[in-house]
Amino acid sequence: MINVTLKDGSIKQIPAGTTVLELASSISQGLARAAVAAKINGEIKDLNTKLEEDAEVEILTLDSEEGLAVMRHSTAHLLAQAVKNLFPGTILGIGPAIANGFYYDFDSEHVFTPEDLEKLEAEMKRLAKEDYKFERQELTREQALDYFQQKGEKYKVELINDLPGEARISIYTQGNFTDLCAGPHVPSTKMLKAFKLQSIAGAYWRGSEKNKMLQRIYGLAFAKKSDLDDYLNKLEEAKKRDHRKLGMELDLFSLHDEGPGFPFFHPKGMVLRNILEDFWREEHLKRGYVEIKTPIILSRSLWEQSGHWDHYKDNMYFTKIDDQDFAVKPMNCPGGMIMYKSKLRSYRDLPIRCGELGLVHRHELSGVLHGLLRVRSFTQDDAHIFMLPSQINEEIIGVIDLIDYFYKVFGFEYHVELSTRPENSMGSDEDWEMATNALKEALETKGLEYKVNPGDGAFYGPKIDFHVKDCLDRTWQCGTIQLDFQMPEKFDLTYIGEDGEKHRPVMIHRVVYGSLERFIALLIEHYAGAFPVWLSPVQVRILPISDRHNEFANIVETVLKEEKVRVEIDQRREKINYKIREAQTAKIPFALVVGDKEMETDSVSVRRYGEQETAVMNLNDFVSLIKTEIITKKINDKGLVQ
RNA sequence: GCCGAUGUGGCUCAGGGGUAGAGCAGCUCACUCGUAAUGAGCAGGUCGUCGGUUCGAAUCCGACCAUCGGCUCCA
Repeated sequence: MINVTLKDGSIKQIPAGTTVLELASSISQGLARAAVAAKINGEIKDLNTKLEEDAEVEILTLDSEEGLAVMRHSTAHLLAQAVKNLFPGTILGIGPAIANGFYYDFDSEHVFTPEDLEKLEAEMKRLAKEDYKFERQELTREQALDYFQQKGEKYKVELINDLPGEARISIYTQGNFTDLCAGPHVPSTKMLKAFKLQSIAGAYWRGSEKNKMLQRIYGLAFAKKSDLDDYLNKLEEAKKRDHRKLGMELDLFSLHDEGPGFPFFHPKGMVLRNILEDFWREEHLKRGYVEIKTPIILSRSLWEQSGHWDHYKDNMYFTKIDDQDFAVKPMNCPGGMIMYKSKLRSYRDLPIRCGELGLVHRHELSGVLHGLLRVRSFTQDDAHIFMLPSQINEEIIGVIDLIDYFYKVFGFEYHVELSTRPENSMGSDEDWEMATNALKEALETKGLEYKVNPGDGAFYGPKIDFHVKDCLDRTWQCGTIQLDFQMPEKFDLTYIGEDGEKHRPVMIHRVVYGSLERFIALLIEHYAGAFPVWLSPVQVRILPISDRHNEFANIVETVLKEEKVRVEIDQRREKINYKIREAQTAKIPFALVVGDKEMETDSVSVRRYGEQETAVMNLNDFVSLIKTEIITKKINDKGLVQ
């Protein structure tokens, strides 16, 4: 007999050799039916795994993310089986579980079409009903190589060759289909019920553009049909808050063929932008920052000195002035270096926190452009902090706190990543290690959880990245803190120390919004276009009921304008219902209806965006209400759900 | 840049080898109206661009451009 510790802490005695499924049955039949896999001492295994010694066992069902992942992975195998049946000769890539579903990469002469997806889905449903068992088999390396070589599965052969020597090689078979796979899998295809093939995309084998591009089929898979439907609905809802759609509807910005990746900001978009800039200046001033502006075009020699010419050329735009080479800046730092060097600096001056709302241009590949989230010209809310080595920790923490403060004001949730030294970077390993450790230390001081992104740093230093989600849960890097020992060296930056000698300062590059464009896109999606009052391009729309109320409406407008409220009047000769509807679809936070009743009492009838009920209040009361919301930057949580 | 899809009036979309259609928006007129669409009329497109096939192309073919979904890359 062996002792099995269950999830709830209880210990069960069972005979050695009992399978996990039998264990589940002994607990309850319901659990046995719902079980998809099990976590044995932290490792996820098949249900028919035999328990030979004492262990901690957790039976996984589709109620857990881990159970879902197993099921999704099994669904990927089901797709591969369907593809093999319908398109014989297809060579298999890989097919993992991902958030909400799975994908599988295929190499096929046949180009998959959306119609094929329907056929494949039907075939998958047919196969699922066949109740094929997922059977695991372990092979030696030679057997595995033989098997897949014979079948012409060259990618699988490559994978096997790359497996470490001691790895156990396993294959899984369901019906007529066998795949190389570490597992685990659900017991049978009949557990695969709620899935849908979603899209076809190209994807490089092993994620390298040097390799062949395979055809990737994406699918969704959930525990039950209603979960799948819920998710599909969520996708539909998400489309409604897409910043590209809302940006046009709300007249914030536009994109045109004449300038791919170069957004046009409309008057209302500019209001939003300017508020973000005002807020930024205010908060930075409080924290001891100064602001500069450096040129957009600078000479080739500067970019050679900074290393951009060697490390960033592919992303830069060039021009000639009087036969000399110049480049349009892709980053603000070299300009900041020149500013620093424009006079002698003392240790007493440090840290210098030097901000710049700098417009940068980067040549991004055409296929990556995406609304305001990925553009070719954008404004970074940059700053370069020049400091003594002893100030590093404190300054990094200062920036972390600043970013956290900003994101909280907007109600953004974020996650943090630490990106380390990339290939093709400058500087010594010691410098990189020092810089990376400094960033880590600051993160740990703050107790922030972070994910490490190996090789994802800038060419001059490691960085802490702050990521925010868009409407489809794709994350976008916004804030970043980069520690740089290289630029000060390259530009021979110095300060005069206490000892009267020259010393090398250390530098931080950092942004809070990241880019105004990206941040605005994320704000639009976050609020679904219904901005909190302080950000709203139009805060109030006055709706006179008929012509005879226009005069009073004008008075209300004047009063609000005096208080710097952004207000407009809808004086068209339309019915009040119509005007209200339009104010709502324009997502204006306050619609003020004024008619006879209001005129007599110097009041306004206040209707908030997204609410049905109205409140008649004295004009002065409304002024103080809206002003409070503006000053406190109140977030209207109604805007977050639609 | 790579793979696939898409491109018809300001927007959403129908149509499809014989020189273009709807709804919304816009404009005009009437209605002066109490919390999500008043009615009538008018106007608006060389069907992404350039080539080719054809008696004839918006429709078929090709190239290019842009957009969308991915991949790679990034704020």
